[in-house]
Amino acid sequence: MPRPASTELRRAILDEARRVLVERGYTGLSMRPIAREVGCTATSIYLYFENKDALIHALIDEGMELLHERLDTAAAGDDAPRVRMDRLARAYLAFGLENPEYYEIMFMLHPERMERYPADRYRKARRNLEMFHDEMVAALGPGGVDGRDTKTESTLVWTSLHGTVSLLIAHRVDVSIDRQALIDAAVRQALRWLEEPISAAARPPENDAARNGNR
Amino acid sequence: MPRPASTELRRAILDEARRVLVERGYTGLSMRPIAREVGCTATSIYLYFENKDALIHALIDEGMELLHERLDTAAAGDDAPRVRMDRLARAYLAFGLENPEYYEIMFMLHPERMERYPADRYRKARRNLEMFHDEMVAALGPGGVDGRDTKTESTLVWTSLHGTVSLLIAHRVDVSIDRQALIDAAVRQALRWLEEPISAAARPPENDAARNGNR
DNA sequence: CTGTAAAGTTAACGCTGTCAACCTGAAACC
DNA sequence: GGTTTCAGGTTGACAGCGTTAACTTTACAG
Repeated sequence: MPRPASTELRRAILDEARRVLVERGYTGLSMRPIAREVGCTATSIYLYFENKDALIHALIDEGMELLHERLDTAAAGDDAPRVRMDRLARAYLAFGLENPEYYEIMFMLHPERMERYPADRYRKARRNLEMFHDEMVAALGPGGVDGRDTKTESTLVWTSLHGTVSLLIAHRVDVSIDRQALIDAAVRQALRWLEEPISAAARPPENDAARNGNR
Repeated sequence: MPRPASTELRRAILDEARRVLVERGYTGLSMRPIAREVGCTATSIYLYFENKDALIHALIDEGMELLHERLDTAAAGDDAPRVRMDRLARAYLAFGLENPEYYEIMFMLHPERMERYPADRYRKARRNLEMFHDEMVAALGPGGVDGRDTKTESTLVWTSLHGTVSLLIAHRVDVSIDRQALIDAAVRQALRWLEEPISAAARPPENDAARNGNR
């Protein structure tokens, strides 16, 4: 029985893991069935991945790479910055909705599980967020960023898009809501920051109870 | 050895489950330790809850109830609708950030797990979202809702707030971002819909590639 | 032909959610 | 008073989980 080169098996494990992830979701991802399908024992997986988390981290990396490519091509071209920002937002939403299983492990996994996600890997993740920031700065143009906290604002663009994606994925959005209308609205909301800066908006909290939503 | 009345044990299981959830998170929630602490066997839990999911669903109900109380008191009072909307948004954010474990099982749990969440229980969850809608309609005033899709807009307010909460909880937001600044910005974004309706904003997609973020 | 290091396996540990079968104590009925 | 009934609770087991230590097989270098 010929053995596949080590990298081949690693590759096969990763592919099968992704397939299972798509089919059975995160909780259905188990070492033994993966091994069975790939043609090795469960313990062999530990030769290539430190543990189940590491295997998932590898998939997260793949997902981040995929997302990056997608955002990259979406932001390409010399259209007006506003158009590019529109495309960027739509690309992000589309990625999440088309790859829910990737999106889930990338951004929706339980906090305590993700704390183990190695720090150096965050770079890949951060790169994707920086695209929103860069695009925003470009759209605002020179001088347009004066007195604005573009980092916070671009982060908010991201968190808002994430909220829409994640709740749609989790089927938590009422079915009576038109999906495309929500997506369009989310994109439009993302573009609003280009018009009105953060500091100009109303801010009426009059006491501490209001600020913290009391209890 | 005196036995507790059936409801007492049920209550004790629920309390201990909540305690474990806070302390060890979702993945650390296990039947046997709960039973040990409560003073019964693991299988006894199945007398009161169909399975682990049902136990969690009961906790979700508790969380929804808590959130509702909080939103209710936040929206109370005869302040200007805009102020109340501000408080509502802040109350939602505060609830999530102060009760990450509840928030996690309420809104961040894996989709495939949550599909089993009984349909009739969604009412409690939906009630909380309706508060945003009602408050928005009240803030817009009579005639202000003309030509607006307030359901979609209020849903977007919610998804945006959720995005901010969930990513903060999951520690996915860059540490260099000021937490309070992000929260303030999120609230302000939620209030913007009261000023500019959904249809008035820019909408520049010129082809299908832009609309779908191409691939 | 031998030595060695890498690649992979076997067997096991302690854990998990869950189920069928059994027990136990108290109330209900004749 | 004795018997039946039944909810409430336990025992023991099953199949599966992630993971580890110890062992075996394979491939290649000298």
